[in-house]
Amino acid sequence: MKRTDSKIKTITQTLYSAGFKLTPQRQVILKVLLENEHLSAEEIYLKVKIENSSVGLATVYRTLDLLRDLNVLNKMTFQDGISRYDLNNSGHLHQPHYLLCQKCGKIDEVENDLLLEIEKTIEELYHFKVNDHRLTFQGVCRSCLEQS
Amino acid sequence: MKRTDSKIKTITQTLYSAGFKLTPQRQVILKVLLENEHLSAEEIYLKVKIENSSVGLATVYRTLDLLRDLNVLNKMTFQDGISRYDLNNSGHLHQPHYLLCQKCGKIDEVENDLLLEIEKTIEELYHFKVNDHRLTFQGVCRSCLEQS
DNA sequence: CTTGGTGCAAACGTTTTGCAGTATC
DNA sequence: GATACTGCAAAACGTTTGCACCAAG
Repeated sequence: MKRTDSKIKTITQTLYSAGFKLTPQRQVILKVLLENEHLSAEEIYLKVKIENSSVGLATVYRTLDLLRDLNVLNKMTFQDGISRYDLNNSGHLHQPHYLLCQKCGKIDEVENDLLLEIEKTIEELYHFKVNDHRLTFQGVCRSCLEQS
Repeated sequence: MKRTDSKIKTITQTLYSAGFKLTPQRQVILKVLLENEHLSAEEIYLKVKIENSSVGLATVYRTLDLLRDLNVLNKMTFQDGISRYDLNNSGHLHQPHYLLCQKCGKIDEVENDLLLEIEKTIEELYHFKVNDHRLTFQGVCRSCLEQS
């Protein structure tokens, strides 16, 4: 069994156990999400249309919302105001960090858990209970550096 | 001379040296920005209207854009997709980090430069030239913790 | 009188919602 | 046949833009 299949199965179970169905539309959307990272809703919609041209944009949004409610999906909004989506826990042990290239716009992910230390400091110093964090670096990526 | 006055003066000089004017509208917007942190455009607009009811929302946006071009203002977009604005370098030695309370929505700032270490790691490991970073913690703030 | 600046309203791009119709158990 | 679920179109939201008018050197 392929890794993708087992993920689909897990998500299907999550859906059904919450009283929802795995419709053909949701299947295609999940497929696109499994094959890609940090796509925007529009980008997901376009890729979905290639496989099933009758799917509406509203369905994409509703499915993304649903998956987010089920904690299957992560929604992120970067500085451009456009939200991007990723399936949760795609093999990450820790919350990934992001590298946004200011030249080409590419978004890379990085794993690094040095933040745990900082989190502890924050909790002690400010009495703020940390549930989650997000760290983004802006700069210039490797390939853009090499081109200049 | 009040601190606020000297800041206004600096910004005015920046404006004029770039060929722009300090109009009454821009003055009021700057006043609001000086007295508040991380407001949205709409919030700035409402506060501006209290002092000068004829200012338009478009002017607020245009002024914010202008100030950003002049590197006087910082624009940030959090997960809700709404941009928030802050005057730069309001006494911060280092880039501040944010504490977003998931209960009351309050945004607090925190200073901490432990990230420099992580930045160095990123640059070495991924050959990514870091220009800037943003770190946000989501959780529950002190007053919300005490209320429960 | 030329230039930058303004208010207003219309347009924009992303996201949400209302609704009538469809699919599934 | 009740209950999700869907596509479509319209609306909503924050933001930007076009335009005619205004203000200041």
